[in-house]
Amino acid sequence: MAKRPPLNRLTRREREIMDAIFALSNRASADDIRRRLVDAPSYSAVRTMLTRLEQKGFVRHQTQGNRYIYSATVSATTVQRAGVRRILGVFFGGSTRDLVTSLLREEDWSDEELDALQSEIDRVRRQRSQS
Amino acid sequence: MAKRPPLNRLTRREREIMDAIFALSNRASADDIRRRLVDAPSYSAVRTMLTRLEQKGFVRHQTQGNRYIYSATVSATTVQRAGVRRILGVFFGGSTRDLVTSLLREEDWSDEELDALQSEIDRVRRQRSQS
DNA sequence: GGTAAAGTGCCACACTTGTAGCACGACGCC
DNA sequence: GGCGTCGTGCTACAAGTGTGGCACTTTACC
Repeated sequence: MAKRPPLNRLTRREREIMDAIFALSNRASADDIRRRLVDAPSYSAVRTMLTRLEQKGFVRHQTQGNRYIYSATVSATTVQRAGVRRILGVFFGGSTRDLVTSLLREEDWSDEELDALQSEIDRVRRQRSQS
Repeated sequence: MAKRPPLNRLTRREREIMDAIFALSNRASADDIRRRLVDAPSYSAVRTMLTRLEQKGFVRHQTQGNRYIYSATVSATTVQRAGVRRILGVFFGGSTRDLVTSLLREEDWSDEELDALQSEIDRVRRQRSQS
């Protein structure tokens, strides 16, 4: 497989476009993407970016009818993890626990959500004691 | 207050530098920062970036002895929130709960951490029932 | 007082980005 | 068949980025 530059090498716009693609379930036409961009540039501009992203290997396309449907070559999970990890490293000294705690404090949680979380914790506990 | 371009307008390097400053407790000399950068550029390059960041209003400096100590003008919390929010929006459809759940599943949690989390949940619950 | 080290200011420059414009092919339809 | 519309390919270009180099200050030390 061809060597691809690391994810964080992406430009602002490029990143925005990748984000859009992911948010669009990894299947998006140039126009879908354009519509999702804040301060959207011309259609033409978006296509250029997409071509560049494709050259760099971050995106591939397949034709559907007469148009291109783009999707990312990196899995959303990979990028997502990288993102979380960055925030974790920079702002929480790498401590997942601190991140979660901060999320608990700063966001509004409904009782149901708290319950769900609770049972998720239990689930993790159980699952571990088995292995 | 002068209008400042939004955070996501930062360049890769600029972002890396901001990250470094934050990770250095918001007090860093050019050389501190340089040392923290992966694939570190020349000292000179770092200074140029810092000057630009200062012009854009993202950092300020104060002299200490004969050198500049830089710090961010945006609070770490603000940037951190923006980051979390982005990941949240792109990958978790905005659901904090899904993010936390995924963190619970994918990371390794010690029993102590789980306990701590549990009591944090309880704390949130109590605090809410009071207000 | 000389000189080395550390730090800054300023400038130049190539490469990358962000954007637009124009020409061309395919499809639908009156 | 002629004509709009949608979508693509290609090209151009200004602005922004990332980087290095050189000259000048200040401080420390012999």
